[in-house]
Amino acid sequence: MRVVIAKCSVDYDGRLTAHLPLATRLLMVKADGSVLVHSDGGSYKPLNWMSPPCTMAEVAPEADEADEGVAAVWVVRHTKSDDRLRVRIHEVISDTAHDLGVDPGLVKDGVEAHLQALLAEHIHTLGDGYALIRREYMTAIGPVDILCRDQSGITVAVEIKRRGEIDGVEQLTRYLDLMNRDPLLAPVTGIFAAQQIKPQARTLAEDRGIRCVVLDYDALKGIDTTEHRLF
Amino acid sequence: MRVVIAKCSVDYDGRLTAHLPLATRLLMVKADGSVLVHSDGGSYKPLNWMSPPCTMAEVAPEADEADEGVAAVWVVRHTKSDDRLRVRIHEVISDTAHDLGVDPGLVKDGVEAHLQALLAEHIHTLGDGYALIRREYMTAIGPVDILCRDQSGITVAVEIKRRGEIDGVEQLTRYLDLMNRDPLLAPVTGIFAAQQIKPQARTLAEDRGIRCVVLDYDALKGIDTTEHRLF
DNA sequence: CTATGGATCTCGTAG
DNA sequence: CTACGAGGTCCATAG
Repeated sequence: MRVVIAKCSVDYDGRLTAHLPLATRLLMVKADGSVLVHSDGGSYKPLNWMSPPCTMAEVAPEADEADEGVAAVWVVRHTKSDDRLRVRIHEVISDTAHDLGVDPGLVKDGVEAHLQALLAEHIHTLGDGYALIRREYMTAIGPVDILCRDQSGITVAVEIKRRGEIDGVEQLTRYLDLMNRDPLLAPVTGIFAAQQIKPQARTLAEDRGIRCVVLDYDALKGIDTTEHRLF
Repeated sequence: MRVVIAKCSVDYDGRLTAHLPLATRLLMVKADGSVLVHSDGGSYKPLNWMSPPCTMAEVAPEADEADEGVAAVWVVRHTKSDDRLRVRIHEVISDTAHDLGVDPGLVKDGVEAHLQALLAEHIHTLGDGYALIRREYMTAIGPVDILCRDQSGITVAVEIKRRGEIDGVEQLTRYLDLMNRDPLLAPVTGIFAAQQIKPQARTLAEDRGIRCVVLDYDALKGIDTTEHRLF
């Protein structure tokens, strides 16, 4: 990976046309030829970039560019589309390169989908006698995470979040309103299940008759591990 | 901006839990405290990151971390949520900082919205006698870019793209199907307008009776400039 | 291979 | 401020 700190202007032409006026920025050239132009703020999104597969060539500036003080020009072209990036470098402040090797990559864990799968598999976590009807139960306004029955046979809609906040309660409320208008389903009660439940969300949920359940992710995973060990 | 090349492992805990095994990576610390962890490939998205507003603190490793060869630990915490990032640095290969100043920011040009405004202003580009009804004409399935009438008074729905591809034709087709079911609007014809129209898109459009118009962005802008000069 | 939906989405704009 | 839609979306998975 090559990292250059330089005073530069950048022009992109592809899906849209965009221009970055002259300023000092960080330019990152990755092993696959992709280029990122970062400023000293904002989010993780670069000001401008070229995604792989693409090729990067350092060329001499045109006459008019040289007149304006351009020392070097990077021409980056996408291999498939005709997107192109032109980086006009006026002054190089730093230019270094390092061999990083191939990255082993990110390991994700504990996403909502995983929580949902674990809870569906161990639905008794919600209480004795609970029985799964199905995951991702479709309604007109979207899928309910889990639909199940409690010990008395009442239908229960479960909304799962890693972090239980107000918008999750609102979402579940909309599902419950809709489902309770369906005579084939009604009455339907709700459970708001999350690893953490914010006090405001808990208050709102309980005020609406929605039960709150705090999920212990490690415990759910532990049950899983134990069961797998039995085989 | 601080740029560090280091052998490190990273753990994120927030909306999800994620882990990056030990490897050499680029760490970028921006002026607002935000941190980006980049590998030497992939897209512009970092492997892991913390968005502003957040704070970054360099602390001594725990005893068990020190035993595993951790030289320093970065603790990055989001100011509003309790998202946190822990970067365990085993070996620093490079550590530099540069003052980039405030970036003047990206200037976008030629986006679909601008094309739409220009074409609406110069609707006669589509042919003599064309008259604008309105931009962003709302339908149940979304807004039609431009609705106008041709010289014979027939309603025309115009879909605008910078690059005309098949999905744009499909989009316009859906609008036309819907609008032609409305007796107050029908009959409605379609125009697919773009700076470039891919052969497949043109074939599909014309097969469906949709007229294709290639827009000359610079010419439309030129008309604009000329008119402004008149005042 | 393409199609589809989620995202630690980000980013703008309208209300 | 929040809500909503678009993105040079990116990204994984399913088919």
